[in-house]
Amino acid sequence: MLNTKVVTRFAPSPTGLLHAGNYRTALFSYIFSLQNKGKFILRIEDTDKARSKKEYEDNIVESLKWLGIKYDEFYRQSDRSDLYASNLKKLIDSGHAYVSKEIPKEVGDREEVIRFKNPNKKISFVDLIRGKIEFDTTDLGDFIIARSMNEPVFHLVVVIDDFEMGITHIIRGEDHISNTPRHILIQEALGIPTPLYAHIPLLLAPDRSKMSKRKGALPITDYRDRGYLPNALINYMSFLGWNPGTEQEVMSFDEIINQFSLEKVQKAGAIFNEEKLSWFNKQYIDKMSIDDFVIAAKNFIPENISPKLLPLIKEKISKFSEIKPLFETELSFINPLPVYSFELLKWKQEKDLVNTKVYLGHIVEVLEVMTEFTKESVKQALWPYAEEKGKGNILWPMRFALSGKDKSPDPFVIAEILGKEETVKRLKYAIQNI
RNA sequence: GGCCCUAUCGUCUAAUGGUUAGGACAUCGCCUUCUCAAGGCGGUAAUCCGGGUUCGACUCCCGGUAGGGUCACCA
Repeated sequence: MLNTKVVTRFAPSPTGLLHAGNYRTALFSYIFSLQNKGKFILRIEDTDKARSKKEYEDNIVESLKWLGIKYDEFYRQSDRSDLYASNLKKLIDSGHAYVSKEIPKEVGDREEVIRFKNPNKKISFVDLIRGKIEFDTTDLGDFIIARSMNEPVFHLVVVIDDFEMGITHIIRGEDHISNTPRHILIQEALGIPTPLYAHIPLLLAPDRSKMSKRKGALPITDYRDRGYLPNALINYMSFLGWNPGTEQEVMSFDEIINQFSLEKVQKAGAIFNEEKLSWFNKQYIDKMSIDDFVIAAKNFIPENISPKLLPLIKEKISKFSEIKPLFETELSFINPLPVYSFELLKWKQEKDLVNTKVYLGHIVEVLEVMTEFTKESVKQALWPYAEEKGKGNILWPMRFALSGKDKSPDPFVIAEILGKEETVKRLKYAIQNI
């Protein structure tokens, strides 16, 4: 057994859009398999025919792809009915399960189901994260393992598949702890080995309850659509419930794989904090080249904008969804000049606009005779004057006249992007109205 | 309610018997700065409670308390 290759799996049911909690679990399994040069399997648990939908399965595949989580094998439980039926028959034949007459309680309930004959014994297993956990299965009763011979339910199929697929480490959410004794009971009845279990803590909603759509949890593809980088999300999710014990937090995926260990996984649940995710995302944006930034953000950057705006955008935002609002605020100078109060052209240390008008006049004189019009050349041409008169006295009114806003990039950058003609025009407009 | 799991700043966490209980996000202040952001520096802020064990407990044990999970013909 010591040389057995590690095999882990992610086994979601396609009954809804999965959130960060689900993918964090998948991520830990994936990291563990990579670290051990093992195999990672995606298994779609669609035994609930009524609730499973292809679109949800598609979303799972799409989400994993976006996150960069690659699986070596793919299975769908609805393709494996024969396997379950034969095992179910085996359990009935050996007396470990039986057909039970029922009184239907809800619409869709059968009059006959297959129940597992509970031996009512104590079960214990060693959880890789929590240590020894004990249960008395008497509390469980004879639980249902199939609605009919062709309709097995979760407890049965999960055990059969994990065995058939050679899963060595079942890394799943804490909400499955109390299912584990049932699974071990079935394994014993089938005469198959018990894999290793690691129950990782849940991701929590801000009120510390289980994450759910109702509690505002977002499908993972929403993070893509809101302009987060998959690497940043992976980095952040890795650090929810785990950390390497050093003070480094921004880590490449390779570093994470290298340093990950189940022993260092937290036992308590963690709240998903989007502010910190946002910070991680900014770290990753800062590290990107402009070219990579443009590629990654191409769906968020308006078409036909000046390439000169790109560095300004990149340094301002922490996620791509912040790009669009930028054009209403800091970058609004690229639009036609808004109506603004000319009183605002006055730097806070000035009494009135008398000096301001003189300053702006001088700026125009200097700029009008320039031939090369770049942010460097404009700055070079005006800087001595700004230092002589006071930088605020010169730069504030110039910047305000060019942008019509109290917040914007510096006036030299704006001048270059606007071009000489428009720059001079806006400055003259201010002068005329003082 | 039964069973199970858990408990360090608001949040994510470090410290596996000896630290002024460390870091990050957030927050507050200062610096830098024409503005905003970024950046730099600094501050506020935590061991759930009560008993043990020990020379010494965040750390080990017991008991409370609190929170969570689970008790489906869902997974």
